[in-house]
Amino acid sequence: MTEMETCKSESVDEAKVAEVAGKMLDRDAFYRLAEMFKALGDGTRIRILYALSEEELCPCELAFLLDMSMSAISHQLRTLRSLGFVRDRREGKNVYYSLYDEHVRELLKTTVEHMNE
Amino acid sequence: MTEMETCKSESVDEAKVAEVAGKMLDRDAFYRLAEMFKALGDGTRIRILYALSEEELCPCELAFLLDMSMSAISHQLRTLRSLGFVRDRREGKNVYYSLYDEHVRELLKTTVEHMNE
DNA sequence: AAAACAATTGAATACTTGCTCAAGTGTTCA
DNA sequence: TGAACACTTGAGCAAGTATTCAATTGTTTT
Repeated sequence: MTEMETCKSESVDEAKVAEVAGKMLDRDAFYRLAEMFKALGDGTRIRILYALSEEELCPCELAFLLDMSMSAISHQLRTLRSLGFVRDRREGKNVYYSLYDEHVRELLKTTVEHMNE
Repeated sequence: MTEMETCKSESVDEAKVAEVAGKMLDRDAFYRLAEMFKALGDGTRIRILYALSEEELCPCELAFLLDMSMSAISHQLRTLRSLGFVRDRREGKNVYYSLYDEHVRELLKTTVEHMNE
């Protein structure tokens, strides 16, 4: 794709675009931001997070609650942990998961409110 | 998948899980919530929204700004419009896009803040 | 009317991803 | 030690998706 052909047309207000360009975040910041939203953009993961915002739970309890296989739950918990959304703590045979901090709880709460306006 | 086999184990605290179950939203609410986040969980879409939160822009300007083909931009704008994130307005040959309301702007702002803590 | 520009659309493709299945690890308890 | 339970992991598959390409629509201008 050459820039002149597809990305630059006559009616581009260059000054305006330049000003917006100056306010954009760097690519890496957008990447991380998208990763964060991507984690919340799945029905299973968001139900897991919502459940964990109420109570600390282990994979087998989440599997029971959401009527899914423990393997599926475990895969998603791995994703959520690697993104820093949840933490885990072993207690005997069980591993208990909880939200890593209050940010996720707030984000969920805020968005639910926006949804119901 | 039978419930007894995979979803219910000995160490499930049924009372605790029942209480959490009572606080869960209905499936449809979670579905819509995930859809909303999914829209933000893509690098291109989030950069479009971020740019539009600064200034009203047409597809060719967005293509120039993000160094992408106008077709790709247009496809994503279609997605964003169908989800109610942006509105469009035709002015001669150009179609100008802007954020539909302040909610997206707030959501973006809030999340960027959370990210930089 | 025709040419030029802006934008949209549909089909095809390459890529991503959520789940299942089967095999594995870690812990407890008889 | 070995059986049982809780959990994790890797491979593989089916479904979804972001982009490209080619064709088309809508608008302006000559």
